[in-house]
Amino acid sequence: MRSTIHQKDVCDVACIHPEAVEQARKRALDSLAAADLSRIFQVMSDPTRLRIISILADGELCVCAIASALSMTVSAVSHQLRTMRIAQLVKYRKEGRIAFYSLDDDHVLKLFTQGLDHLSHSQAPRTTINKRKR
Amino acid sequence: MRSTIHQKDVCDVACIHPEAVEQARKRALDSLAAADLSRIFQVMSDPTRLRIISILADGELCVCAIASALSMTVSAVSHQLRTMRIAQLVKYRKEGRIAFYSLDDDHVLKLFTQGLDHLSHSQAPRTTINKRKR
DNA sequence: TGAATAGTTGAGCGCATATTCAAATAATAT
DNA sequence: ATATTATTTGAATATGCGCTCAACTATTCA
Repeated sequence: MRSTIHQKDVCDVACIHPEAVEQARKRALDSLAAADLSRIFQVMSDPTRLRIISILADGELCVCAIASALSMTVSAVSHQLRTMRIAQLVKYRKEGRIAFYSLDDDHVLKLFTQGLDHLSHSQAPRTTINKRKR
Repeated sequence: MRSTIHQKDVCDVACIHPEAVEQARKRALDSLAAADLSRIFQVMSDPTRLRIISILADGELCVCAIASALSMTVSAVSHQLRTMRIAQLVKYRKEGRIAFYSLDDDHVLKLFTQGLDHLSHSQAPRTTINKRKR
């Protein structure tokens, strides 16, 4: 119906500040990179996963130990470890029927600590985006 | 029914490695801190918000210009800016009916660039957690 | 005053996903 | 072989949330 991508709401004629729009378009992260980057933060955006990271920071642990330390079901933890495994946040080695998980990457720890740093400095409101609580 | 917090699935007697569990419990991020920290990463976990950050990195822009540069509706962008405002990622000043938004915090940019850094080094699979696409 | 413009906001849709529950798998012990 | 133990997995449930649409506010212009 329309030759361009835009809905009626979008001022694609670059409303008030055409030059600024042009500049902004150039330096904007493209959708692909933005999606990739968002995925990194996404994995870090869950309290359980963050707690798992904090626990694994000092070395490997079996699933049961993680679950126990967090007072969560083994199943819930295993699900999370799976996501973290796919995201290459953790790796594991098997010893008999026991799986020992550890952090795969130190980049993750850097992001983690930088996040904590941010937390201690700025005090953002706690009401922003409410995480799921059961 | 039970005196402790656990479901049947949780081995609260600290199954195989009791000492490790004890240690882990001590160094684990508490739920509150984890929730706070997760909120920070949460705000950074959306492609649109990341693109807005990348656009505002060089200076303030009005809502319409942001929307135009991203080829998105003003409404969608405004909703996101609201979230970012509440999370203290951006601030704005009004000039007549025009609202100029800018980054509120350089911590954010640090996290942003660190994330990009992570992206360039490790190559995580793109199939992990799929963000909403319309 | 009335029309146009910049932006905000609330409801609603649809999808993503954290946890639970139950069942399955695999290794070990009896 | 059977039972137990450590972990995984799939379905179901519930909640979170990004975007759209429509309505609204506020400012400027005629």
